[in-house]
Amino acid sequence: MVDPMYRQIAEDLRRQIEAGELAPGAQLRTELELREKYNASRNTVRDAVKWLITRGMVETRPGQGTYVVQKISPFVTTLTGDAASGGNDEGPVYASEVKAMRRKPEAPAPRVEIQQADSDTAGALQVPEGSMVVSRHQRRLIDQTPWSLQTSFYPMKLVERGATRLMQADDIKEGTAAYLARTLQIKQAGWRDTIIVRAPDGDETRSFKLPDDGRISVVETRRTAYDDQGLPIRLTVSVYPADRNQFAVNVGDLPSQVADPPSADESGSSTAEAGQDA
Amino acid sequence: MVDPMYRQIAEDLRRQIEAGELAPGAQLRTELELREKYNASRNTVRDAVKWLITRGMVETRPGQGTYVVQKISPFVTTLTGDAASGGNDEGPVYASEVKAMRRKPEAPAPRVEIQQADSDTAGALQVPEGSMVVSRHQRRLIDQTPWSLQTSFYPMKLVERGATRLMQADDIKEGTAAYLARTLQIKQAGWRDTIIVRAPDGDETRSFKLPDDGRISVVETRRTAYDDQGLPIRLTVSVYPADRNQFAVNVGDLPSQVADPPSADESGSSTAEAGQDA
DNA sequence: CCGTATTTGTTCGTATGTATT
DNA sequence: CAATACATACGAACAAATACG
Repeated sequence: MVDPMYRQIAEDLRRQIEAGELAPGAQLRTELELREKYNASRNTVRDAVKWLITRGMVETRPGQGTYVVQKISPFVTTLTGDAASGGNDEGPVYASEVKAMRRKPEAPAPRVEIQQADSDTAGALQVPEGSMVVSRHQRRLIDQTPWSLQTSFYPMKLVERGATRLMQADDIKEGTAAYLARTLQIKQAGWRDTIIVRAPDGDETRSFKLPDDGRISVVETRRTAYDDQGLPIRLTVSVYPADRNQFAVNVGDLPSQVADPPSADESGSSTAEAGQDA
Repeated sequence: MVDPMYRQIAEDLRRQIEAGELAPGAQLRTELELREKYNASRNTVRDAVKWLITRGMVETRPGQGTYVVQKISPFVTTLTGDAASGGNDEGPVYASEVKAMRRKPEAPAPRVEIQQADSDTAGALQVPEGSMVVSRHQRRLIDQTPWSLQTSFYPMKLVERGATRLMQADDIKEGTAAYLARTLQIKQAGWRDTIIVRAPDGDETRSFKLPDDGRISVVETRRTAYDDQGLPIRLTVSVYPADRNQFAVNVGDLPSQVADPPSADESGSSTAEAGQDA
């Protein structure tokens, strides 16, 4: 009938946190103190804390204590760019916009590989499954914090036709879309993004330093870009940890002063175009 | 040095699930059997199962057993519509597209309220904080399953200027954007969506019948729509459970045959325009 | 650098409650 | 009603991480 005790304890702590009696960053009472206060066993208190952890409200630090979590200032990625006008390639835009917000972007040199297309990649690029594709994998950091993992796949055919820089393991400063336009006269006409939310895999948990209990999910965007013939040029898969990212989509005519959306927390946020190529 | 035992057990079960040795829907061995197999205590086995639950890989049913989760066939919401051409209003499109996919959409009559704008709403609608706004709240179901919760806010000024139907608690079949265009000659020129992923609140957990341990997050989109003067017409806040929804964004010219994205599971998926007004 | 106290992490055992079949 | 299986709660012990003198 009544809630189990560990839930009652958890709800009481939750109330204190949401009422601000326990500020972000504040330390909760130790398990032994809570045990006395609620007249429960240590394991029951720990179940209550676990419940709060799952909801992302507190975190425990071995040897130190339990603390109310500090919200991370979110970063906003705009998924719609201007496909008609010149720069369809967001790489450079990304870097400058982030810098404008006084946040330091970093993008280590990409890891370039030649591999066989799996069925998803082959389907998106409209090439036979198992045919060769160039993959360019890149980590993006903001203020030394890993912000996204990105892998772009290009059909090998583009390299054969002369876009040899795709295979070099360094940044293409002008952006790959501009490079393809200059080299092969391939014009990127548009793209389609699909967005899903899922649990992080082991790699992502490590890269993003996520708590390894998987409670923070990741957002995966899959962008298939097409040329003016309607043929796919590239597939870019980006993975973002959900706790430090927001996304924006602009459609139609908007007033220019529409800048940042109200952010979920009190601290400031930043905007940038999506760095959707690697 | 080594992983704790509960993690080792969890990883072993995880491997079996990902290798397909334990198919979706299959029952795991009972806690007592696992206890014998891994030579651990029941509590340790339960810790391992808990770890898998947090990751959404298994679910427990009291009195029955532990089962590998069945993936839900995802529903795709397209966030970009055609802002220039006629139907900027997705309500009707939503219904017809869902039906075309042989999935039964339902949208009970909206709950209409007059309330004071909080700071977020006021900021988006560019009205003074505390001024009156009309809120239209709607639940959307697909195949009897709650799929999204939606609340649209309109400045009271629109009602004063003659859009009285906004305050009636019934569906506006033509869609509110078309209604506003017809009645007040207000043309919706575009919108901006911001997308965030967060933990569900109590209401959402109940409505979507989510497991109350909060491991499944929700996607919240906030759509601010503007008229051709650049003035905000409405703010629509939609909340989707992340386990049964995907999103799509189309930019520029795309080949028409670009239909469904490859879905995360083996079952079919469906597409529809966003039902972003209520 | 070392040792000690504090605090959380892991693992066991046991008993009882609740839901399902 | 009984058997089964998971849920909650207690107590205890030792390990590991951290802070501090």
